Amino acid sequence: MALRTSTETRLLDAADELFFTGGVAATPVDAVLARAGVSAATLYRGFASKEALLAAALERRHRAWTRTWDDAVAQQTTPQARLLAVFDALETFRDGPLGSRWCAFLGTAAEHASPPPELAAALRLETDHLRHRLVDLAEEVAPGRGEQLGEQLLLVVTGDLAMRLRTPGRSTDVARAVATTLVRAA
Amino acid sequence: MALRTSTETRLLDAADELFFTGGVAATPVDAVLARAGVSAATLYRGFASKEALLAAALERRHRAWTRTWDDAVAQQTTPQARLLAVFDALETFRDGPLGSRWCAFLGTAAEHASPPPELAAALRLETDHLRHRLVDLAEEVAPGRGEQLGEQLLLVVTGDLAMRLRTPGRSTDVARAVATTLVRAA
DNA sequence: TGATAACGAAAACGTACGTTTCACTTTCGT
DNA sequence: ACGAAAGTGAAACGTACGTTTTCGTTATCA
Repeated sequence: MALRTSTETRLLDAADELFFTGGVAATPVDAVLARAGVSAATLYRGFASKEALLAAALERRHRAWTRTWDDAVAQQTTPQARLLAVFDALETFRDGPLGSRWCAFLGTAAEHASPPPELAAALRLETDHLRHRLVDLAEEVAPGRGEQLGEQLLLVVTGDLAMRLRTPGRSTDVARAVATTLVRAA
Repeated sequence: MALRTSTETRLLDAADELFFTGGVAATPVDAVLARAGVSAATLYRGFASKEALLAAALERRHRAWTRTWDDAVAQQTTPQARLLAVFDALETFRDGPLGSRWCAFLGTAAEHASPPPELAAALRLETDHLRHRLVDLAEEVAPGRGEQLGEQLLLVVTGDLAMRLRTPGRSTDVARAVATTLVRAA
């Protein structure tokens, strides 16, 4: 009744890559199966549906992103550098094994006008996590203005992600410059 | 071989509303037909395919947005106000008859990993138009730095649009504040 | 090694969707 | 008023997709 860790990993790898570069609706389950080298029977023994597989891929992504971000923050010493480390993490994550076309969570939100509760929860979790951590880091930079500065940086980060739809392959330089100006002004 | 203007309008209205709030792939052609009060035979006499209907809806949207933006700019007198008028236009457009969930062009880009040429052209046109106009307006504010400031504002505008996926129903206040800081720093 | 659980291959099912066709009716210009 | 153009309604087609089922095969571990 359970999946072997290797097959589960292969399934999540395939789902992640295909869903978040080609779009969920545009990716047939068969494509995921072919890429994972797994039979349909096995997939549906481990996951209730395509949507459940998507939710699992999102959760794994959330954990991986959190780790990447934590590491990037930990490498910095000053409050400013720790705040701006989001952009380091953004690039590291983009070039890593889970680097997708833009943002898996925004992409999922874009595909579902009113997402099923399982997905809605994952999306809310990701946004809240992003916002909460940015506000905390911003509070260290500009005490009393953390809320405001953090919300601004959330917009910048989101903007950088969405800009990948306009000009693929871009760097985070513009976002970094904007963030630096905002930090300096606060 | 041609469509009456009233039926074409009804089709484009329905397509616009349903495609850009529910997603293109998630919206069956039948839903568009039902909303428009038009038969399938009529739709396919006027448009080659669902995708062609989407392209037509995007083109009409581009024209409407351009008009809205032009009007908002024309209402301002100082270079700074004319540059920041994008956000007035963003709100006006959002509350207007073509106000969608976030951005029709980004949404279409998100749904197609490698869009058919007809769509790719529309998306490139929209981005280029946005960038080019922002750079021009920014050049009036900060001569010699228009390219840089315009690109930054493009990120802010895109971020504001994408943030609608995270927290629906938000205002442009944060984006406006970020933009103001950027203008002041330039 | 042998029992148990996981997996593969392939077929089948039901359904939803984009698109076409056909026979008939309405609208519009002259 | 009349003929052409445009629209309707419903049915049908082909296909693609998510999911289930069956059965024979392989891996895992006590």
